[in-house]
Amino acid sequence: MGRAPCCDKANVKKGPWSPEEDAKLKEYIDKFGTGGNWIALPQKAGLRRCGKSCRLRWLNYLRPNIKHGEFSDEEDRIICSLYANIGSRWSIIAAQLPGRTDNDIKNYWNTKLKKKLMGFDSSSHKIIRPLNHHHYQHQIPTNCYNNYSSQISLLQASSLLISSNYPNNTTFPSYETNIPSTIPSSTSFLSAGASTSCTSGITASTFTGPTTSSAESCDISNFNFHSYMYNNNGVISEGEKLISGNNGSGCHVDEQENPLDYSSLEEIKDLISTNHVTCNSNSFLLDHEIKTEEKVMMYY
DNA sequence: AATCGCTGCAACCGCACCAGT
DNA sequence: CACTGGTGCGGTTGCAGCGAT
Repeated sequence: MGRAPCCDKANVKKGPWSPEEDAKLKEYIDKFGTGGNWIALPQKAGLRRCGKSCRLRWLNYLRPNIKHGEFSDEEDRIICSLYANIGSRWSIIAAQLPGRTDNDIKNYWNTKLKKKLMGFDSSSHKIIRPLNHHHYQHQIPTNCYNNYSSQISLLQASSLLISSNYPNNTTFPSYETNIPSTIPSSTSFLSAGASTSCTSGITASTFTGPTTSSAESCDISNFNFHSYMYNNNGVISEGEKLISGNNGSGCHVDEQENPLDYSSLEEIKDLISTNHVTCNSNSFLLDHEIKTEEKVMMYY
């Protein structure tokens, strides 16, 4: 027996909102607020809409101070850094970007930002059209696609983030220990993710779940590595660099000594895509969150 | 001008969580 | 403790618009 529907589907309008409906909803909420009950709201407001639909419309479109339009570089960096640290927890990410909604950020990530990160063909050294739009996703088993893309994105988001925050000669923390070495204290979000603390970095009032650091993500793939890019504008370029190491030690980045290693990136992609075929992404995330918690306990 | 394919965005769906009973 | 209803979230889909052919 399935769950009872939240509303009478037959008598509920679906699809795009008309200006009249928007006006009704806005007027009602302006006058009476949401009343803490979205299910009852549409009836009171005289709308033939599902409560969930009203809530979504309000939160994503009608709410005051909603910011539409282009994302700034700074917003890009915040999204990348948070994605690298906590994954696709859009509501948490949205909480860090005033005026942006989780849906907005999710769409932006899926349609634009991910392209910046994924649109890199390691074999040809050229930018290619990535498999990123929903219309293509049908061709790939969901599980496989999600694991592959999310992990690659995660790794490369880390790269983007690192490139934005660290000078070229920064020594990175070890993934084995997760203890940061020479991270400047001013690196806000990244240092939060690189830290072993589950409560640091992200504002406690907006983030209550455990974090998964970028280091953790790499560890997931049984592959210790750091990546670094020299282009500091948040754009993946031909100068992208991947530095890999397998001894868990800190890694010193040097432009002279670390030529672009495309094969390593390909290896990582392969490794990730094969490693997670049998691994549910949610369960592995949970597992690593637990491990993170454990590490925190050990560390303190 | 017509058609096709791609993109971006708004909205929907289903599930998990939580509080109340 | 189990059940139920409401809410929030992330993933997915539908579709209009646009550019290429």
